Amino acid sequence: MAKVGRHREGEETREKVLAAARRLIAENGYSATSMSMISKAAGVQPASIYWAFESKEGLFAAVLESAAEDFFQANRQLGVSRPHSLRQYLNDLAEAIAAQPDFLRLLLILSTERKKGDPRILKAAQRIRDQSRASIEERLAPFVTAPTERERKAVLHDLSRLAIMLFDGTFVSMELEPTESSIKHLAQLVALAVEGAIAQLEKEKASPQKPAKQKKKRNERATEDSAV
Amino acid sequence: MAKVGRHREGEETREKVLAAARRLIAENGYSATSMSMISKAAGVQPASIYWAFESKEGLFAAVLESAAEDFFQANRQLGVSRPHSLRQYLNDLAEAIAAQPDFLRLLLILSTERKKGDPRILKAAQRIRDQSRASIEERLAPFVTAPTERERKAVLHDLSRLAIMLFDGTFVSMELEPTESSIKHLAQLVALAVEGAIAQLEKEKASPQKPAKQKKKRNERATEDSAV
Amino acid sequence: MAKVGRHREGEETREKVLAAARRLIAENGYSATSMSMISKAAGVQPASIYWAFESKEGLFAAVLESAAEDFFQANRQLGVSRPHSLRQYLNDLAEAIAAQPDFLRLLLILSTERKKGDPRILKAAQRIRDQSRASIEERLAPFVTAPTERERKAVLHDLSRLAIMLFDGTFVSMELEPTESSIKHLAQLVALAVEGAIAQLEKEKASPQKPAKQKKKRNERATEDSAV
Amino acid sequence: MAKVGRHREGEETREKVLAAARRLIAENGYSATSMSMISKAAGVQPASIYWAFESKEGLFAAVLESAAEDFFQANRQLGVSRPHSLRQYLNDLAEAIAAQPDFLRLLLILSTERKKGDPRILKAAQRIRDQSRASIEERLAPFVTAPTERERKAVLHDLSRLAIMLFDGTFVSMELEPTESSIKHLAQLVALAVEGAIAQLEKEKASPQKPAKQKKKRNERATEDSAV
DNA sequence: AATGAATGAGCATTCATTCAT
DNA sequence: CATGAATGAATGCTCATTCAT
Repeated sequence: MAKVGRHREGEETREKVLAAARRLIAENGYSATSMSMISKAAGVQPASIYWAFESKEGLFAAVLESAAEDFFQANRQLGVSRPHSLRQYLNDLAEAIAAQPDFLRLLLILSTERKKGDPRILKAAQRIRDQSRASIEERLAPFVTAPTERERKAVLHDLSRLAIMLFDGTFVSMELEPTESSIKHLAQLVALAVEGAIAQLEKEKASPQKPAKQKKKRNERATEDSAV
Repeated sequence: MAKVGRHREGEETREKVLAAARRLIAENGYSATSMSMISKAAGVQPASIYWAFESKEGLFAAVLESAAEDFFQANRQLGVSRPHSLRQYLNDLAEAIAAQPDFLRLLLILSTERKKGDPRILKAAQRIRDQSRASIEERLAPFVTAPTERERKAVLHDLSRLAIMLFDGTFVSMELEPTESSIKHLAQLVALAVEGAIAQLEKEKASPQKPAKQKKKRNERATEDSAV
Repeated sequence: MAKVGRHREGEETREKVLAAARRLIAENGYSATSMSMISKAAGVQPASIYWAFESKEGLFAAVLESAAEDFFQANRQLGVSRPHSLRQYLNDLAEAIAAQPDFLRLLLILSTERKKGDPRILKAAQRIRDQSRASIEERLAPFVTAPTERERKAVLHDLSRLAIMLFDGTFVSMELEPTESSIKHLAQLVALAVEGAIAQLEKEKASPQKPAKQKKKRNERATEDSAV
Repeated sequence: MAKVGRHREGEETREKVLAAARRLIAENGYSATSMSMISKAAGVQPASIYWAFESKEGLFAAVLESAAEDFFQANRQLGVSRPHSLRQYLNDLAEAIAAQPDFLRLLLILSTERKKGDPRILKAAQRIRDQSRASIEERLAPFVTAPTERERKAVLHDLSRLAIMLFDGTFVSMELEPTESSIKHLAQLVALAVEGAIAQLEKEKASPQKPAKQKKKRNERATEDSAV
């Protein structure tokens, strides 16, 4: 079913453009990357880009999608072959991010530059982030225990959120201080924090303080149950 | 010594432009904010902006500086009046960030859009970040103990870095999922992680595992001493 | 093989722009001629000019080239049909310059305004000037005799240079004192000078004075051999 | 009567600005030299320049005048101390031009860029040129003989014009091919041509050909009498 | 006389996009 | 599907000049 002729050409164009656009946008941001830059870098004429992607925004959406796909691809392979510890998993994840930073960078770009853009893109980005969290949650599950299922879920939710925050923070650190930060070191810090948080939760559950506060605001979810 | 006449006018212009530029750039990013947008929003003519700031990049630098100043102002007042716990401090800091998000947002914009820009701005941004870390380190100091001064410093260095990463991550979370995240909740997670990390470090120091690894790579700083 | 449709349009645009630019630049100089003036005069939008010529400097280069082409075209037809005297030739050349003054004017503009511009343009201008001199040399050849070929070449080189200088001077005169100067008259002066110079050279060769000086500086070319 | 205080300052400003403007305009042309460039180079603020010179055009006029003054100063000293031959005089003049090229350059700039400018400037420039020619005529006088005074005048007029043309041409040559041209060599060519022209005129007067043509157009001055 | 600040028009150039072939 | 050309609005910035102090 391999495409031939014109169809095949169209596919090639798409891929060349996607690759060039991803690289350029990840490097310079969305607004600072012009269609003509992409056109030149990809060796494809502007009009053809429009034929393939409709608009600059459409191209950006496609770039985001393709970067997410690659990221998940890399993510899915983590620990598939060998079973491993929590620390090992977090370490691998950090390295996966460092090896494939475009996706996170593009998300950051989306949030800083395209807040008001096509809501479909923003929706898609959120969906992707949710997916990430779900996958992390799944991996974290074996390491968490709680009396009730509801509590366990709340704890897991918080922990996955914490992990995401840590990875985001790691990434920002590396962006802003690229010389000073080694992924390995930062990954160790992440592991330390997550393990510490788990231990802390266990401890607090053993001897719950301030039970009064637990009843307060019901709409501030999760951590009310777990963190304090 | 209050300025009058033309001098006074100049100061006013600077302030109007700085305010408008900060708001617009924080909202739309650097490239997507045109000088004419700023000019209109500030009610100041383009040429006057150039008189006051030399270039768009110069204006951005000034905006960054002014946002940093405001941020540090807010930061300095934290816990001045009342002594407080680590948890309290981290909580306050989180709220300070949430109340004055422009500074972090601008740093993020700097890293995504202006990587190749005027190196002086990048240097300035780093200086500001270093300053932030130093201030956090200072606050964290009372809660950390270690046998030698050298170790103590390494631990503090790592912890401050961890805290920064967590705040960066918090901020990114709020940017990307503004509806789902409450600062209070995220601040609790941060506190949990930092406290957990401290506890973890104490525990590991009490019964050090894997002493073999400790001797390994000497050039991967700090955490070799403390985190593992 | 005539172009049609869009291709044909492109060619038309180029020509309209070239004509307008040549006229305006020759009249007002390079810097004083704005792209928008050219755009309006040519009835072509600014962006289209950039499509066709890349930059203002590129447009200037094209203008220069086209003016040179026209000049050489006119030059080539001189004396093709009828054989003629030296005086006749110089006269015709002067009239060709007067009839097609843009080329010299543009060269002058190049030298006064664009000294630091794109070196390729300067190179091209020199090439054109060399070509002019070569062509004049060729025409002058029949009127010059000398004992050795080397001497003959030196004399011809000097004479062509002299002629060029005279024509440049003629042109400047006409630019600065347009009312006072008739081409015919100035052309007569040019012919007088060139013929006089030739006669002078013959005479000096017949009875060379100051032979001592002839041996002196070897690196001051040509005239050492011929003029003195 | 030396000026003091504010007056003295004003004079200094004028001079600094004149020097900077002359250098910059001679180098880049009129339009390409902005008031702010001049202001920076002179270390004088724009507003002060306007106080001293009224407008950019006014400044240009002043620059032209001052350059002319310097040129005539240099010119006046030629051959004052020692009497000398025609060849010597022409040589000295060429060197004076080469040593003080700003004036000619500015005239050229005037003619290419400011054709439509303030007519007073153009008038002034012509006056200066006439003055130059008169001075050259004066120097050439001893070398020219003619039966009637009227003829002598006509011949002198033509010769001075020829000399000016040659010097203009020399100058253009040096501007366009600065590497290839030595002043000395070009000056030799000029002398050769002028001497040749004189000789030619003598010869023709001795045996006048084509007396028919002499009666023709009365309004094409001078050379009708002398050159043919 | 000089200064800091402003002004408004204009600059060369690029933008995202569209069109006819 | 791709191409060369066009489009019109916008870009960052500079211009000559003026103003109040």
